Amino acid sequence: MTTKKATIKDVAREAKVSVASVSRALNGQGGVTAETLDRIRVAAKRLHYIPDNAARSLITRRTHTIGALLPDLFGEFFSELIRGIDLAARSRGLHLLVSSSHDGADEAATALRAMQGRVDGMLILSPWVDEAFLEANMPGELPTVLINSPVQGRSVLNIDNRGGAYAMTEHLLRTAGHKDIAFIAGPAGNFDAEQRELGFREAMKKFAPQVPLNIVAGSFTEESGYHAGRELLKQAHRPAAVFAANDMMAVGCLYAFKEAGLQVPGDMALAGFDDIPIARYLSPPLSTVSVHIAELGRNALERLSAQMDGRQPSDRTDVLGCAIAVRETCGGSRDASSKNTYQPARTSDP
Amino acid sequence: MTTKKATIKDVAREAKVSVASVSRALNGQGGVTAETLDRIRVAAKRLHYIPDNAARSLITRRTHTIGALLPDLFGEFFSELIRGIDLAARSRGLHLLVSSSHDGADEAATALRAMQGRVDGMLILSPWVDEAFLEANMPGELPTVLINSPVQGRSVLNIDNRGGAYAMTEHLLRTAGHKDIAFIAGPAGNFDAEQRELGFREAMKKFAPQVPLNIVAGSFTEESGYHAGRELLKQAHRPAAVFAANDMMAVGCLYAFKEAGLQVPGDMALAGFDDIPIARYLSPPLSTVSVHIAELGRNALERLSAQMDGRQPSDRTDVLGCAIAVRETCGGSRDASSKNTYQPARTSDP
DNA sequence: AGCTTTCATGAAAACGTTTACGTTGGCGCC
DNA sequence: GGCGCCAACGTAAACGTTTTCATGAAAGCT
Repeated sequence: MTTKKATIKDVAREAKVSVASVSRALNGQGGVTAETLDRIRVAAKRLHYIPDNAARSLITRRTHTIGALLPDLFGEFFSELIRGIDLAARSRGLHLLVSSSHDGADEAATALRAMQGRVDGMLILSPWVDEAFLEANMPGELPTVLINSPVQGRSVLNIDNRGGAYAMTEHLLRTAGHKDIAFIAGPAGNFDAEQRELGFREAMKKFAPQVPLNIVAGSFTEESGYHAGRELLKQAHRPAAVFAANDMMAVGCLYAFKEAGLQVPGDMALAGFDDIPIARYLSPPLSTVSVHIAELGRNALERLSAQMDGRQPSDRTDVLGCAIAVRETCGGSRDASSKNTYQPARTSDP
Repeated sequence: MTTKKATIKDVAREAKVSVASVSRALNGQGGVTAETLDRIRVAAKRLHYIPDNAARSLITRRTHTIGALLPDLFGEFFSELIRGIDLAARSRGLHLLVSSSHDGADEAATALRAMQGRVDGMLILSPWVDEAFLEANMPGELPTVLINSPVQGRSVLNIDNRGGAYAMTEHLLRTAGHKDIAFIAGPAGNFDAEQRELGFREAMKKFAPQVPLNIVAGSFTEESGYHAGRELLKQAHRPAAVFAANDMMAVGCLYAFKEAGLQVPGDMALAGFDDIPIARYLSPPLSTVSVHIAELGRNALERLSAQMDGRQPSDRTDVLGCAIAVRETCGGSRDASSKNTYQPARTSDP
């Protein structure tokens, strides 16, 4: 076995050609006889030659790697997103450098900085990233795609939170036939939360303008959902349905209702947002708004790739649609329009 | 803004020193006056200097990056694992290059190959990786840690599948007081599945030697669990409890029991393995064996790091303990032992 | 004062590639 | 036979660092 790693020089010597020819041959740029190409290939194989990426990147100014900056995400969302990104990246011969689980702007900034020079492009999904942050922590103009961000004038890919919330609210009102609907909001300042609330408000204004808005605070946690649920139960005039800004709050809310002896959806309907895998296993199964996360990841990477090749401007905003998954908690008739296309969870143990 | 990236030469010129001094100063190796160090720092900041990693790696032979090779994992497992790895990596100043979602030995091999030269070490969790695979696809002796692998003679970190299954079986028999327990096995050839079955068999032999073994086939999917459940219901002598080799099968099994109008755990007790997040939200909440996945990731990275620094041999096998999470489906008395505490790893040197 | 030792600094050689630019030599064409 | 052309190949200069070694100056010791 070779103790030292073989370099291009070794291959050249072995094949009795110059290093330039080896480079040309192995990169398939032509300019070499079929015969010498063969000799070089054989030599390379014999020496177990693997080109040094550092040296190559140094001269080429390309790393063939893209970076992903992600916050501390909930399980399924994270893995699906990475899955989508990774698959798309691999099909383009790109590598994926991930830095996740950031909890705060400082951590995100350090992570972003540390990636400089290691990647050809960045995928950023982070609640702490805004224009100022980008300006401060991204000197060169590295191609970048922001996921789910309110930032303007950059390449951004968003989930249609507003549209999804609107659709679910409409469904609760018109299809399921509930008169008044309460909304459990997400944390203030959170982009998703705001967009979802906006969608709810718009749908209410449109389809139930006479009903006073009933919005209680929440923070996207199961516990806050539980408390919101109890609060709603104390109201003089109980709503007929509750729409939580995310599934975890819906879960907490469901507990509160069960605890109070209410039937769901008989006494009170319920809906969430996200379609986390737990949703379909609750009893009764939770109606929710479903986002195609892997698709989001794939899409984001493709945008980035296009931008890197100059095939796309770096200031476009796109929105990725989501579908409502009608299960049991929202009550009403489970008609054929139920777009519940969720597939059974893939299983895999290590 | 500088349109071109600033190099170390620019900084040297700006600070009126040599490149060598800049390198020394910025890497904190001493050998520079406090005064010149300051001048260099100022110059570097003004020029927005960021050292080129490619150049640095080229001369240093270090990338400060570790690679993670993962199969197409189930949501929570994947994200928790990455989380543990990433956190530990970051605290050590290491980057994380991930390649996931492989579906087959070929894909894994290509991915592994592509990482050569980009990383200082590898973390591998893959059902297709065995000694031969490693031999064929990992030329140089890159520090490597295998997660949950039957491979011997390398650095391996395993989950204590056998011990966990043993403990759960013992709990079902002795604490919950069930007489005969059926087991739903995982797919043949799967390392985890085999170890779990082994644990079950050992515990049965030890604590219920007179009871004939009742093992039905499954494939780790929810559907296979459902079918196994129905099969068990058809048996002339129904078992008092069912232990599924993973949670997804337990979920399917639970459906089958509910469908047949059985009370769980009243008419039939049930337990799973993995403690996926869904488990606690089922009704009734599923008793299961809990693995500390993030811990596994952290541990694996620390091992790798130790190996890279030569602080640890590259042929040790460790086992990471798991705890049983007693919830409601397993019946019996919910005693004080239902806490979910982490048990320190047992180590064993082959 | 004369000696050695320490210490900050600079010059230059690596590291392993790619690639612009020469240098061959064979070939066709007048 | 001289001319130019083209394809195959080699030479050498990049790329941006780190690191070894040499240099000189200051400081410590007798």
